[in-house]
Amino acid sequence: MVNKKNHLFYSIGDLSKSTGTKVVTIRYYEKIGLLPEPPRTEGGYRAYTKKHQEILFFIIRSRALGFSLIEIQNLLKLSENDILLNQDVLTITKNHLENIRSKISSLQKMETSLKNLIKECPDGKISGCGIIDSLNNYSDT
Amino acid sequence: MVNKKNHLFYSIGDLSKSTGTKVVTIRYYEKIGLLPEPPRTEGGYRAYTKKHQEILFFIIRSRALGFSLIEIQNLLKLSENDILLNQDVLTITKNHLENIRSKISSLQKMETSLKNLIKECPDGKISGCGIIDSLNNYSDT
DNA sequence: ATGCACTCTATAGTAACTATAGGGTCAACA
DNA sequence: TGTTGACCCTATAGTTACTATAGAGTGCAT
Ligand SMILES: [Zn+2]
Ligand SMILES: [Zn+2]
Ligand SMILES: [Zn+2]
Ligand SMILES: [Zn+2]
Repeated sequence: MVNKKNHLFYSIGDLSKSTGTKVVTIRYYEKIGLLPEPPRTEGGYRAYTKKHQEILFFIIRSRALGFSLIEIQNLLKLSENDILLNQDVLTITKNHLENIRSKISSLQKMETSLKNLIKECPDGKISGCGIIDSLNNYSDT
Repeated sequence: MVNKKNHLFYSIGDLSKSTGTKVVTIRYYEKIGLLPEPPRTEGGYRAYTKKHQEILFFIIRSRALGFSLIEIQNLLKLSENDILLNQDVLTITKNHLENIRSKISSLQKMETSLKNLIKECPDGKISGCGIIDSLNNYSDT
């Protein structure tokens, strides 16, 4: 994609392919203000630059670490005024790590309970199901 | 709460208090067909029975194990025709356990990455932040 | 000139709730 | 008997991070 000034641009489809992000998702990121609005071609098509691609990669890497879109927005802002705000990046990251850890711990409790539940429902059992009994809190297993 | 036939009923507020479920959530469960519609008083108030309370407890226990509302709906159906469908309860539970396990494993990967990232951003660091650098994929740390 | 891939906007749906507005009900108390 | 206050009602919109769809326009190649 090339515009009238002979500069190189990416169409939304190009950006989608080069980053592995769906076209609709890219538009969604723009809509919520995460990805800056690109210039448009005469026909109204989005014309992205290398900078947009970099921001999108930043978003993708952050998502892979489980950051929410709001957290990512803050990280992006902080990454622009890089001095003085360093500490806030650390705070966001530490808080986020704590969230992840508490999710892990609650999922691990579920895992343990489910494992025990499954033991009480061996294959081929015909009458009263131990799983259902447990969910009903009938303690006659 | 007592109705005209002198039977004991629970108001939605009673049910809420006795189960720890918010009033709006109880109405929501009814709306999506998870909790059966209760009879109403003359004034149009919901009048719940012991049976409703039991179903709500079933839902609460299932939620604590991470089951989705759709899974719970299936478990509730299966718990009614208890014969022959036992196997399906087991399948639902096993599949659910696998989901939980894959969530745990992806969260653990995030945890590890975040821990490493935090190491590269010691408190008080002034210039370029290691976390932001990593998200930008600048491998000059 | 016509086809085809691509793009555009706007709207609604997903999961499991929560929040709000604008109103009715009911028991008790003066 | 009137009124207060706690409770209840419905309907609608908001939350998160997308995905899906409809209906229409763009741009390149044959
Ligand atoms: Zn977070
Ligand atoms: Zn069983
Ligand atoms: Zn599940
Ligand atoms: Zn840092």
